Amino acid sequence: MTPRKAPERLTMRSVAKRAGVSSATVSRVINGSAPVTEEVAQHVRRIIEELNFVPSPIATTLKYGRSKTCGLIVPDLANPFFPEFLIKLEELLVEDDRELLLATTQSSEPNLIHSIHRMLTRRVDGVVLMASEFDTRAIEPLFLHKIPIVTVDRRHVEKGAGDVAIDFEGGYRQAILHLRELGHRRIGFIGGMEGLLTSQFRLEAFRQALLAVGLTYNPKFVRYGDYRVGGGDAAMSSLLATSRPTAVITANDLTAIGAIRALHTNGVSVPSQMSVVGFDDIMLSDAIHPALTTIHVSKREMAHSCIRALNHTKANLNKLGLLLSIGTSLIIRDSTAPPPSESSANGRARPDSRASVTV
Amino acid sequence: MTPRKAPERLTMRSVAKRAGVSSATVSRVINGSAPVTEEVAQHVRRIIEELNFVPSPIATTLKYGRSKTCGLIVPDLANPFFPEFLIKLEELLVEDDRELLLATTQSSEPNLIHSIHRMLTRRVDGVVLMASEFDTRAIEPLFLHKIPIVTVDRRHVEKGAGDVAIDFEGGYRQAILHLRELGHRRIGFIGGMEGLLTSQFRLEAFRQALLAVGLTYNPKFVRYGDYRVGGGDAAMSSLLATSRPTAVITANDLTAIGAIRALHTNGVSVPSQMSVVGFDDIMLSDAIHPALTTIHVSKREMAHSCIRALNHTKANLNKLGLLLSIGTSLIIRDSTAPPPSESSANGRARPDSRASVTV
DNA sequence: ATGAAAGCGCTAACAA
DNA sequence: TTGTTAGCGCTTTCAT
Repeated sequence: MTPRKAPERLTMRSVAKRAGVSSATVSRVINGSAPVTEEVAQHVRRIIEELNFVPSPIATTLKYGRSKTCGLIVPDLANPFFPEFLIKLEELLVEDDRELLLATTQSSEPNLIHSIHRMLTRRVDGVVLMASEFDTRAIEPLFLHKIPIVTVDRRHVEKGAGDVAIDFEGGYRQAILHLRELGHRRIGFIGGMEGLLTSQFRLEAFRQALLAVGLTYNPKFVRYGDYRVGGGDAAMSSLLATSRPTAVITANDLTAIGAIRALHTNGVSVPSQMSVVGFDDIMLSDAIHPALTTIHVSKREMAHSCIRALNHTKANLNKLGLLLSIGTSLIIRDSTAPPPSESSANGRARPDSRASVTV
Repeated sequence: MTPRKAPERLTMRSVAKRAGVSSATVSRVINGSAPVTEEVAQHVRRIIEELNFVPSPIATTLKYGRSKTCGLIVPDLANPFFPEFLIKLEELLVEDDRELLLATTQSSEPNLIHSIHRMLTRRVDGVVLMASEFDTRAIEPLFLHKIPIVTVDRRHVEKGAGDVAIDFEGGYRQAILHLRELGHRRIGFIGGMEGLLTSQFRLEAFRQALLAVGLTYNPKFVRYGDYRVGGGDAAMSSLLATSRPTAVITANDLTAIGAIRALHTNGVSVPSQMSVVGFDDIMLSDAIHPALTTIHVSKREMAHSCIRALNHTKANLNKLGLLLSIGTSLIIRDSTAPPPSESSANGRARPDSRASVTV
């Protein structure tokens, strides 16, 4: 290495010198934090322009100890739901002149721990935690360092941590109502990863919704998936091999897409022989064939609620976090239809219902 | 606001004090930047543990002027290709103890300008620029501030900026070869957004590939899309309404998915009546029905090349950037098959049979 | 092997 | 209205 002098850096002081004022004045011009004679301000602005000066928030961050950055920890960016949410969160953040620090865990605990550490290191002033499942000890450091947290679908708040919970039951109820209307009685469910708490929530919500609507819950029609295409495919294959419902509701759209793939593979046509309902309403669900009937979750609203919960926590670090609920709405497309007429039985199916698809 | 004293901050100095050493020693223990008596080191480590101290790279960033952060500017996170690429880039970056700063432009110039500004502001030490199209003036500030740049598919390098270019022509040639082998002669193309340079590249690559394989290029079989589902759908509808090829190659998978949707809508079955080939090989292309034959692009390799080009530029700021090419490979799935036998069809099919859509 | 101290760029007291 | 200055947390000479 040639021991050259470090390159001249462009700072407020250089601007100040050039403009014949003090750096404080430059700062005031830039931030409007105190009155400056318009003439001087003009001049300073011209110099800034001329020099292409861009102030560094890093020094400010150092001064104030927090970074105007919000962390987001997601399990899996390959599920379009997360990018779609990320877009919205980023939009809101950038609007507010803050940044997003993204970390992906691939649902692995060591990755989560590492992600948390990155958040600490970068001094984020809040973390949105979507890692589906984790040992509470993993996020302990966040509490220790008093970083506001908002989890998603943990359904549990504490001091320093809020939660944003999607209304699964409401969503599933709408779906079930829709299916019942179409004539379905045997409604199956393909859930998330077995063993995950969040999968339990969804399954339980499904069960409650079923009961609420007056249908019976039959565990034979239930399978676990993995929130991805493969899991939906496998689960549906398993379902086809044994007890066959006439409609299946899934834990998310990817699962539904996988289920539909399995149906295609097995020559079962959708929706005429089997109806499928997704969850999330990712953009692609309108692009595939048949277009997916699914339960819509507003990513924008979620992002908004996350930020709200975070702000609340920041302002009330010693109070319980906010528990916010996100509503859902059923989007009826082409993957649901009346069940195949039980020709051999006392069929309840009505031929009229093709048209009833519209909201 | 109660005018309380700012909360005590946990710094190297606090650790040092607690350990009865100087902050320099703590720094040396943490970074191994200079020898420290093992005994002292042990002790300091214990204190760090005890206090849950996490060093702040912010101060270091301030000291050295660069942030160990790499910017990524993408046009549209809703296209799964970008998240899939992002995952890989982030992986590589984090491995190297660097961070990713993400910005989305939604293909709008003002957003690009703002994104660039964010990059400057955050003192990133490199930018991966995937914004499909832009006025060169928009990225001028990056050059002024000597930030290494790597563009994707700009096919142009300069001092301070490398480029990573996907081998469209190679990819299209493989696809065309495959289709020709199946018996196709009339091969259409649905490109990107009209007017974009990158769309021109793709179209030209397609034309060259066609010629190289000995087929004739017929502009009647060519349409523009928008790199999204909607554009593919519209373009295919337009194609169906006029001159109909027996196979269509697209600018990306989303376009292909849209095209297939249009085919479904119009009762043209895929692949028996029309073959469709995508580009990118996003994960979902294997999940839809029919599974998409597509041209695979390795996102990992792209990410790798981007970082390589960036490093090269950083080390040779006054030389021309690297121009790296990314290979492609054809993934044959179920959306391509021999063309319908010419005997019965000398022109267009009848858009009657609604039922023919299913498997 | 260790400590003292300067300085990275910025902002907010405080002084003038 | 403007300037001076201290200090945010860290690393790195330079002393010791």
